[in-house]
Amino acid sequence: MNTTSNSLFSLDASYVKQFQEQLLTWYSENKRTLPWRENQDPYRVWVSEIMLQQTRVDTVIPYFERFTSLFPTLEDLAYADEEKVLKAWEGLGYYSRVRNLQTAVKEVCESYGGKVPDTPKEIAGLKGVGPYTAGAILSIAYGIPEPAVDGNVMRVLSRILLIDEDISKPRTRILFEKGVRELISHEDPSSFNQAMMELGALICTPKSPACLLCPMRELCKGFNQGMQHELPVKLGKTKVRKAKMSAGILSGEDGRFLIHKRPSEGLLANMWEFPNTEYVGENKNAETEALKGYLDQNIGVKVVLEEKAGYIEHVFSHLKWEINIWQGKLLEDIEELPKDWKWVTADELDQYPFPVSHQKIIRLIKEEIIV
DNA sequence: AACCCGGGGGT
DNA sequence: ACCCCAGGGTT
Repeated sequence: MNTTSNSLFSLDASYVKQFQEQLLTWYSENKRTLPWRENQDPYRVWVSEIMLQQTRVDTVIPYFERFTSLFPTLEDLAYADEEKVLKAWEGLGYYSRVRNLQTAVKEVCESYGGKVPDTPKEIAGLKGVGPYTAGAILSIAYGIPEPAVDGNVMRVLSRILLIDEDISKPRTRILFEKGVRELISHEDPSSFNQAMMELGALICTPKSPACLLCPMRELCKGFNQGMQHELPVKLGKTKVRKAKMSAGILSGEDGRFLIHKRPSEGLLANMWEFPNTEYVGENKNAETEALKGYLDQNIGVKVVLEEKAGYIEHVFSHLKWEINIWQGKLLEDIEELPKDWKWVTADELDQYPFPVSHQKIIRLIKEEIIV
């Protein structure tokens, strides 16, 4: 603990200069060609940063191409139909990201004349823009020397500076931001921040870092003390709750299927799904009775579940769905479906945003049932 | 501070 | 099976 030094990590000027030179030289020679690096359009930088939250570069690339082609400018996104926007995000996960993004670009249109703000306070005030994303946009799009500390940066810096604070604690990010403020290049903040992340992605990887290829090796306290494999320190648990679910592929007289739009808050908000409910209990009937009860309660109709159509498992970061899928029919006609319920044909299913778990059910319909 | 929020790929 | 990913919002 450096309580006497006014420099938190005892980083003298020559260390900082070497750090920047080694890092920026390596980056200029090794950076990947990525679609969001084609220019510095703040809107495109913003979209990329939101997509990249908790999501790998290789996954994001095709989504970014398609999304920016559908919504080329900030105004295009601001005035787009939310369902179209969700559809463009389908499969990426964390769907609140794009709902918040659309809220935020509307705010930029209304309050900032359509120009993405360039001050920390204004930009951090936008929905879905936290400390990382604020720093990323300010540095990458506007060249402002703000830290952008993500998981890569914490891993890289924890090794180079030999910091063994628990990176799962929120306050630890603040510590790393102070480190970046001491190290960041004021000549090229954009490249500096991107280089830290690029190094984390390509060299200083979580499991087996390629220290022998690393441009920072001689400056790396972790490597020099043989501690690179012990860092970063990350504590905390992840326990996954299991939920037993029953879902219905329910068809009407005309061969359409019944689907439901999820509530505007919570898990998979505003996404569509096949009617389903969680049940408890082991006996065989619990599975079907729960689904029948759910449908009776929500649309006031009795159904018959004729045949088990399959079983699907879907794992979230915090939850595992074990879904029994039943094929069935309504026992009576229904005058008018409640809001958020619809009859759609098999072809029309493609127009609605479904989470991957329910895309698996669509696959069952198209491959097996063939109505 | 603790919990919620998806999905995929690497090991 | 477990980890982690260019994190943020809510309570």
